[in-house]
Amino acid sequence: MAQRQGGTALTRTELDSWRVFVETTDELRATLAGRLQADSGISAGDYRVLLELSEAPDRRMRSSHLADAIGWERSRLSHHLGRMEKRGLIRREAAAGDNRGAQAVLTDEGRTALRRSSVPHFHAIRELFLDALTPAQLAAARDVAETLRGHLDALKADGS
Amino acid sequence: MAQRQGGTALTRTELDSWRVFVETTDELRATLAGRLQADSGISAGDYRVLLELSEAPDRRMRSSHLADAIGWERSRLSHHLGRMEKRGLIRREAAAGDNRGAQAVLTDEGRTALRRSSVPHFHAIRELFLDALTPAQLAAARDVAETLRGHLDALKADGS
DNA sequence: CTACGGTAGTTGACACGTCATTCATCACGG
DNA sequence: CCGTGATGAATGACGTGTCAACTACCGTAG
Repeated sequence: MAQRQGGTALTRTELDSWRVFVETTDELRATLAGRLQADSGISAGDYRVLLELSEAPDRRMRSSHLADAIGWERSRLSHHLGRMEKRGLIRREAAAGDNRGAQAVLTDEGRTALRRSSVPHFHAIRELFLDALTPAQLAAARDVAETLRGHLDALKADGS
Repeated sequence: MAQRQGGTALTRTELDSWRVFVETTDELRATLAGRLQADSGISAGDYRVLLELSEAPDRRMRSSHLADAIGWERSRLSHHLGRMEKRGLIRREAAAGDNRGAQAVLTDEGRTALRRSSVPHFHAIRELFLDALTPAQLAAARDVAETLRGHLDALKADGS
């Protein structure tokens, strides 16, 4: 258990802001994932992988490259690809030139699943997220997210 | 697979805003959970349950009431309480007056774990979230979250 | 060629979440 | 009192995520 030193205590407002932010974004994520699953029978992770592969040249990608692209650990991706392969959404092929490598290849079935899921998924994004916010709020949400991403990336770069 | 009807297609800006928002908030959530686990050996779920119980009268709560309070399905809570009980963080007792009921009771060990985790957890919230944002951004984030929560709650109320 | 550190990927163990099912108990009409 | 439907909670199956270990291969120094 690593130890970290604390600074100033959190104010009530800070704590409340944090709580509503994290709980609501989490609920939004879970709701969207549930919709995707119910509408199209694929998980949020499946969707992420299918989308990335569908945009890759020749609809295939080196496993570690794919992991980087979607920000997953290799192990997580490996487990997920295993499950997706079992369902026929992707298949694995050896990488040319490097016998360690594996490629994930989008199958026709995978393409179909992605295409089938897109419209309901976009609709859910609109209904659950976009429709809720004014244009100003949407811009603010984006600004907050981009700021947070920069902050997290900077911390991660420092920490390693 | 339920069918939903789509409306207007998403613009590039809408899609980008959505993506950075959901991916960043998800990463924030995962990072915070990892910190909590590394710093204090408890998960985000553990923390949520411990916190709620610690604030309850007599540090005990009816299982279904606890589930409502933290917005979890009863099944999820049941599984989680099982794991927490195995580790001695809580124990279960029969509810007085309703023999179907179960109460979750915070153990001394659970109180200790919660107290031990609070300072590093608050510190992580400050470091990963509060420090990243200007006061205006923090207010905007809260406003967005509260708006989204209201929207999600309204949809959920409609849908049932 | 061999040794060796680094890289790519997989695997196993375990915690977590969801869904469907099951079980005991409660409330209430008869 | 009995039957019946609703409620509180637990459970099993399965997909998901993380961590640590492991295998296989690469490149290079000697």
